[in-house]
Order: sequence, then C-alpha cells, then structure tokens
Amino acid sequence: MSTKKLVGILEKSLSRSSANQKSAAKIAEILIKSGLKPFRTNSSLISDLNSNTINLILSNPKLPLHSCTQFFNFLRTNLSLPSQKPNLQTHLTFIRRLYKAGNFEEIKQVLKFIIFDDNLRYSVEDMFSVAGFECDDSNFPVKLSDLFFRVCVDNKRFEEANRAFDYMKKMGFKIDERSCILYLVALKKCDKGDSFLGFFRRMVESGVEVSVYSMTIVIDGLCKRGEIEKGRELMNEMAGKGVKANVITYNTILNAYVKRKDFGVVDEVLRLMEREEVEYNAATYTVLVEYFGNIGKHDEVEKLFDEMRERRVEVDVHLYTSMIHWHCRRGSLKKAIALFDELTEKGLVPNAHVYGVLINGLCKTGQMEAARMLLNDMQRQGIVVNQVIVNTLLHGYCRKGMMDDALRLVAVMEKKGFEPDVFTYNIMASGMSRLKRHEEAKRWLFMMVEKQLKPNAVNFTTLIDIHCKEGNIVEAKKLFQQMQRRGESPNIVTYNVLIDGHSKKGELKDAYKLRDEMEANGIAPDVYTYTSLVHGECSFGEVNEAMKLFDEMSQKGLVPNVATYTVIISGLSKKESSDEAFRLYNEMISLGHVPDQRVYSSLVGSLHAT
DNA sequence: TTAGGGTTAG
Repeated sequence: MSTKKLVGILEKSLSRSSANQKSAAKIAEILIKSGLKPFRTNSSLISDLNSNTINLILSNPKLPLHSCTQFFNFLRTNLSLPSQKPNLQTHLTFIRRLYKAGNFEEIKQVLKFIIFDDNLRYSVEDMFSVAGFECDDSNFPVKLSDLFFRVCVDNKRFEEANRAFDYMKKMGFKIDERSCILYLVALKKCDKGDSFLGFFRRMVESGVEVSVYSMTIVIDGLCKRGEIEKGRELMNEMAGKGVKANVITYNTILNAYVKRKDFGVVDEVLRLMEREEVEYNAATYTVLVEYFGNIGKHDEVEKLFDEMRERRVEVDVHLYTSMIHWHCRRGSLKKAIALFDELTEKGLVPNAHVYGVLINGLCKTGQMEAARMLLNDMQRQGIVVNQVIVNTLLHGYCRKGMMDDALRLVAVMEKKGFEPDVFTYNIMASGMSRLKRHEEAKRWLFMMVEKQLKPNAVNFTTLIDIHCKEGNIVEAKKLFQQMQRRGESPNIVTYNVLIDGHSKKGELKDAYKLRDEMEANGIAPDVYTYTSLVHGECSFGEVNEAMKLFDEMSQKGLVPNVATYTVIISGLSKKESSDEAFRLYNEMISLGHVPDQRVYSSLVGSLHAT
C-alpha cells in the first residue's frame, strides 16, 4: 500500500471519528438538557448514530446515569434500523455504567436482553469472549457472571444457569452461595426430580461455601418427596464436612415423619436434637403438638404447653392453630375459642387457617350458629373465605340435616363468586341422600358433570351408594364398571358401599365375591366391610355365619363398633340366643360403647321370645 | 437465604 493511500485512509477514519465525537457530544448535550424527560431529537442526528457514537455517549462520564438510561431505553424501543439496534457492546457499556453506580437490579434487566433477546441470545461464555473487554475492577466479571446466573434462575432457564455455573467454576470465580440458594429453591419448586440434590452436590464439589441454609432446602426437598431417610443421610454426611443441622433442619425432618404418620422415628430425632443441644422453637412445638395429639399422648401436649410458657416461647399463629386444632379434636371447644380470643388480644392476625380449624371444630360438634358467626366475622375482617371453609360449613349443615341452611349458604356464596367444586357437590349429594332425598342427591352429582367437573372415585362412590340405598344394585354395578373404565379405581369405601348394597338384598354370594376382589386388589376389609356382611347374614337368618365373621374380625385385629354390636345382638336376639346376645351386650358396654335405641329393642324382643 | 397450621363420602 502506498503511503498516500494509507494517509488517505487515516484521514478518512480521523474525520469519521471526529464526526462521531461531534454528534455524540451533541446528543449528550440534548440528553443532559432534557433531564428526566424522555429523550427526543431530530432525525438527522438519529441517522448519524452508529455503534461508535452510541458507545461514546453511554461511556461519557459527564452524562448522568439517568440520562444514559433514557438513551438506552430510546435505543431499545425507538430504532428500527438493524445497524442501530443496540448490540452486545452497547449493552455492556451501559452495564459498566450501572456497575459503577452499584445498580445491580438494573444490570439484571439489561442482562435479560443479552440472554433472551432474539438478536442477542448470548451465553455467559460467549458474552465474555465476544466482548473481550478489560476492566480496571477485577471483580467486575465475577459479579457480572453471578448476576447472569441469577437472571437465568429468575427466569427458570435452568440449562443456561448450569452453563453459567460451569463457567464460573472454570474461571475459578468465587461462587456466591446465596445465588445457588435461589437456584435450589427454584429447582425445588419446579418439581424436577431430585435435580436440586444433584446441584447441591455440584456446589459442594465446586468449593461453594455451603451453609446450613442450602442443606436444609435440599433436605426439605427430599422430605417433601418422601425420601426422609435420604435427607437424614445427607444431614449426617454434611455434619462430617462441618455443616451442622440447626433447629429448622430438625423441624423439617420431624414434620416429614409426623405427616407420614411414621411416629416411631420421631422420638429418635428428638433425642438427637437433645444430644446436639438444639433448642426447640415455636415451629418445633407446632409439630410436637400434632405428634403427641396423633399418638393420643394428651398429657404430653399439656406438658408441652407448660414448657412453652416456662421457656417463654413466642406463640405465633401457626402454633396457635395447632393448639386450637388439638382442643377441637378433643372436643374442648371452649378452650379452643379461648385460645382464639387470646390470639387476637395479643395483636396477632387470625388467618384463614385458624378460622378453618375453629369453624371445623364447631361444625363437628354441631354448633352451626357459632360456626356461621365466625364465617361472617372472617368476611368482615376481609379474609378470603376459601372453598375448604365453605365446604366445611356445608358439611356441618348436611350432617345435621339442615339442608335449607346448606342450600342458602351455597346461594349466598355463589353470589360472592364461590364456585362449587367436586367436594361441594359430593357433600350436598350425600347430605340429601342421608335424608333419603335420593332424586335431589343424584341431581347434585349430575349438576357437577354438567359444570364440566370430572367425577372422582368419591363422587362415583356416592352415586353408587345412592343407587344401593334405592335398592337398584344393577345400576350401582354399572357405575362400578363405568368408574373403572374412566380410570377411577374403587377404594375401600366403594367396595364397602357395594358389599352393603348386596348384603341388604340378601345377595351374600356377590357380597363375598366383592370382598375377595378387594382383597385381591390389596385393599384389606375393615370394620365396615364386616359389619355389612354380619348384617347380611343376620338379616337372612344365618346367625352362625354371622358369629363366624364376628370372630374372624378380632382375629384380624379389627375392633367391632356400636354398629357391629347392634347388628349382631339384634341377629342373635331374633334367633332366640338371648344368652349370647346379653354376653355381647355386656362386652360392648365394657368396651365403652354407648348403645342406641335399636340395641335395646332387639334385646327386649329376644326376651319376649324366650 | 432454610421449616411449621385447617377441610371434603360409608
């Protein structure tokens, strides 16, 4: 190349660069003048814009950050020429400005464009290699990769997040555990197998400073998937690496066992906590109230209350809820209500859960007036009355045969936007059925199908039961077939309902056949199954067979209830076996059962016969 | 930055 030519090129490039600088300065001036107002300018200046001028403007230290932001937004939204579209370099220049100002939230917004915009779509590695920029602050690439990783996590782009993690590892960057925690939580929420465990392992291998926080998230994820043992193994493994479980880790495991009703292991975990000197907090007590309540150790619950008071544990809404639940389950509604009042007096805000527990307790004890008042109270407090609570109340009304009140509540709630669900329809149908209003009962279930709701096994069972009660076994059987064709497996109640239907009709053979079928399907007959069969045998005079069944029950560890005793005593009485009848009567009383009118009349009948 | 509470068929 001749010297002349070279000079020519240099001159040209110099004049271009000076032109760029001129227009950059001009635009900067306009930007400064316009302050916080959106950027506006004439078209000749815009047509001068190229990536050089743009970068000159964005890196101009005289230009305040908000003006850079205005300009960047203008570029992103207003320009249609592809050559003027902000490229990677433009984004990074802007990011550098933001970084100097410490505005990391805004950097994440800009990174989103780099990662997801159709014309960019950079991986972290590509972003750094294409840009190839240097920075006086060596922490900048570390921070930028971390933010890149977080943006991927926030947007659930797990593939990209993994690549960003690998890049940081490859570059020897210190990886922030808090970013990894966000990833773990996102993975756990997405229910993607145990990917969170795999990632946790990579964290440990990669030298991330893992704390009890990330460990607990992973253990919780495992517990929620039913893999409590795996969670405990991880806990032991990490203890060996110096990461010790804290009260929350233990609560997670305790709660998982209690939920699974795996009560045998709870004591072991509690002893472990004692050995490790981990003190209980409110959440621990919440789980323990449920645990001791479940295994019937009521004095232990009382002891817990004392201990809590002694230790001045701050009782929160969760703990109140489980305490109120415990009182409700024991039928001490007065104490439950007192606790509810205490909660509000303390300034805690009752929520739908506490209301739900108390309303359910009141409904179960038939105190519908009080339950209804609580519902109104809830609405006044502005707490959203959810479907569960409405269903609970409806069930309460139905149990008492107060169908008009139930219907009224449905109507009122529907006006407020409540949409009956499969539970609602079932509750209404079985309520009607209990009052022998079979046609209305069926209509509720049909209405449900009309509303495009898919009937589940319970709904089918209720409908089968209604047909059985009407004596229409043929239709009941048809439905039994139909539900299975639709992929709904019959459960123990379905079998019991059908067995009862057959037994009442004297079709004992069919009843026994169903019992065998349920056993073959892995469903063990229970007290209800036997009571129906005993009833069937008694009604059709086969008291000896009934007695055989009755004995079989105890062999299987099943405890007869009032209904079983009533049925067998009445059968024996009719057969003039009053001695046997009285023996069983005494047995029933000694077991603490309260006989109802039917037992008495059966016995009286048997006395007259002798 | 990690955990905990209620309800629904015979």
